Amino acid sequence: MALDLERHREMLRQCSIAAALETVGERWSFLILRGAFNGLQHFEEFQSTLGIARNILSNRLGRLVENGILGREPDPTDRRRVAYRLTDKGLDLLPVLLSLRQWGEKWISALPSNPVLVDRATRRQIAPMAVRDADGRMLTRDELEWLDRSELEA
Amino acid sequence: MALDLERHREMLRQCSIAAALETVGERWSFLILRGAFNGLQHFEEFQSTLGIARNILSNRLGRLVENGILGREPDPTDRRRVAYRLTDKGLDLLPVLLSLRQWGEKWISALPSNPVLVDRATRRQIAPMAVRDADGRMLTRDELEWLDRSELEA
DNA sequence: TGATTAAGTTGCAATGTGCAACCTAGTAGG
DNA sequence: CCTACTAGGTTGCACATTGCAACTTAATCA
Repeated sequence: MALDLERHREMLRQCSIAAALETVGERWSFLILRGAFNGLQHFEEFQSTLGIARNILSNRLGRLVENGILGREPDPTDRRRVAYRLTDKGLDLLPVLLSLRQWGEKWISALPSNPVLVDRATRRQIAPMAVRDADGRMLTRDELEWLDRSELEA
Repeated sequence: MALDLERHREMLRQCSIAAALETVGERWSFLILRGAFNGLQHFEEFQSTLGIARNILSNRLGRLVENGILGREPDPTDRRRVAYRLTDKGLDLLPVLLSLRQWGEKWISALPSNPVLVDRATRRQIAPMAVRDADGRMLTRDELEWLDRSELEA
């Protein structure tokens, strides 16, 4: 039992993917974030647009706040209301969200989703998320290789 | 009940994030994929390196195969063995995996993870996953805007 | 032929999820 | 100022998912 927990924690320390999933990998968490990115802020908004059960929503919002991904700010003009807003840490999940969305669009739904993210200046859609080299050139899969960190160039 | 299911399906059709999560959002699925990207192929390899319960692993591998993310190929030289290998659809999840990993590295574990993905030619690490415009220029958050698809430029 | 290995399956206990009803503080209307 | 309503929860209970350990089955090895 203690062993099992220990093992789990050990993994979390080693693998940032496991660590990330620990905080945003639960069912509904990502969809809540998608909602937040699209402007949802209030409990009832999330509840009605996602159709999620109230107790689960309450639990997930609490965890996202605990983990510093959402901020929880009571509205000073109506003290019943609470605004949940993405923190910098939360906003930084945008590449994950976009990658996942583009993958889903390409391989599953085939229907382009809405709304769409554009460059404010040019009004043109952003590029697909892709692996690039340090100079920003797109890399194909056969140009990539896994390397042990110790063998990295200086 | 039928209503609820219908509503769910409706959402899946509309939102590619929900659709994507339906196939890769279950507990362990992403960690299995991480393993696959790092070269794991066999049941016992996944089981021992991830420490996942055998029945769950069996279930997840099955679902990933069903969804066309992993292929299941019996080894012709040892008919006990089965190789699970990423399909093109699976390999295309690399941006999602890398984004998530980089986010975890930046905001949670703070420890750089291993191994590292490099450009095979230059041996240099790939760039952080970022939102870019159509020409590959990185965009900051305040340069971005959500737009209804109907208002897109031609 | 007997031991070992790869890839599962099964039974059961613990945990997580979903629904509906309820609760509480604050606001709005008369 | 008293009643109704609203925002954001909590609670109780049924059902589904997860996790562990033991077992199975087919193939290979000694």
